[in-house]
Amino acid sequence: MSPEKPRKTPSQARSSHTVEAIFDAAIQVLLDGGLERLTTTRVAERAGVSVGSLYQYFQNKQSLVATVLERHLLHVVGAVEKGCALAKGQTIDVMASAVADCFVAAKLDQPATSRALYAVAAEVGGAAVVARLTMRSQLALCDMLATASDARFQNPALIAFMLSTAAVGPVQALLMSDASPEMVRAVRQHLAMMMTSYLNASAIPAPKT
Amino acid sequence: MSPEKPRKTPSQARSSHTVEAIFDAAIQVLLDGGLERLTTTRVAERAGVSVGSLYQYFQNKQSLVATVLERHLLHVVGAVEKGCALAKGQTIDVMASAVADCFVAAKLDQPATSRALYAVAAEVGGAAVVARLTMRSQLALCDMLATASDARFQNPALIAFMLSTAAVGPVQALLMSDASPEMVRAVRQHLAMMMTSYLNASAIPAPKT
DNA sequence: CCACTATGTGAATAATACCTCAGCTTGTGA
DNA sequence: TCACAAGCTGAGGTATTATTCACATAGTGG
Repeated sequence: MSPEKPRKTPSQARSSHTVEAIFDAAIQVLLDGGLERLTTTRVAERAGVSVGSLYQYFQNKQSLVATVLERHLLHVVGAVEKGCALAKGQTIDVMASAVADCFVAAKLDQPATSRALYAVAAEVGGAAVVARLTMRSQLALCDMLATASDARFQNPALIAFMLSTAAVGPVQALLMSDASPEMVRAVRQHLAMMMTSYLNASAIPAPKT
Repeated sequence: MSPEKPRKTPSQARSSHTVEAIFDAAIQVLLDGGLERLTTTRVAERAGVSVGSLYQYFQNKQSLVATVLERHLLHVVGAVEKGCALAKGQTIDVMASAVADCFVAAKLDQPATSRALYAVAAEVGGAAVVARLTMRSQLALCDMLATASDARFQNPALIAFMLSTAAVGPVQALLMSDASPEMVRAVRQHLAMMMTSYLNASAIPAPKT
């Protein structure tokens, strides 16, 4: 389910601050209790506003949660799209590294948010949001792959699917295990290696050398 | 949190049937409402037993859910361990295919269960179970890698981490999108390809040719 | 057939949730 | 300054929930 239109769009500075506080509070509440312990009252309390205020900007609890999730995923997808755009026309080795780097960077950029929203993405309402934005990532990847200077692909859509889905597992595991910076670096490097070798293995030899 | 010891261990055939029915019902309830709509009453109703019976075998709702999750993950980990054992001493190409195949097979073997438990794995209680069993998979992978006939690895633990975590994304995406059999075959093949090329890329040249 | 245990039942309880609404406070434009 | 709009409040209505317990039924060993 897509996040329904907000009940009311803030027009004064005060209310913008309120919704921002609600977003932050939702993340915090998710972090220490998971989705099961997230209640509208708790979020409002943590945000320092009343429940009524919360319901002025979100139709219901699900809408709030879906909106928070969408916000974060837009951040990640944006990073991927940007990275893809920059790597257009480059070699597949460059592309692989670019994708791995910008994905890891975008996720680890807001580690708390990423961790908190993991459970939300799995819920009924969240799955649709994830599906929609994942598709956008794959389109960007597909576009990029088509411009590779040293290879063509028989089934770019499938390759884009593999790249985007294979990246989430390692990164999620990193987030959950509270990994050391060295571990993060190592995984980032190996993810790039994995994508590079995969692209090379699945490329049709070469149109131009 | 690990699934606490059952409040009472069934000793008669009748009660074994009851707990089995409860497990199945929990999956069904999860499938059409997600974790948020899973209530003990609903599970009991669907299982055709009373709530009291449910609480005779599970300390509480969390314990029930964690147990269901653990059951499924044990199935998957078992398949991975079996596949790893069989591929010991083989080439890394064989190993990569074996891992990809047995993982995909184990997950798609019980697609409904896999889909249903996705949300559970993300919850606070589930994460610990996932972490524990994921570790077991990685140990099995590590063991197997050490016996490769045509390669050595500098950091087998990291490689095992990458293999096991990178596999979950594509498979999860398949499950969620209700994919066609052709898509399943294609992903299975590409996952094998990805792992093969990754292993080759990260292997130390070769001890014996 | 009998005592005893295992198993099953479901109404009752106490806690907690989502969400609304009537009224209050703050900002704004003339 | 004043009237109106925007924003905020939080107690409470209505609905669910997890869990218990006093009692009923089914199996079992003797």
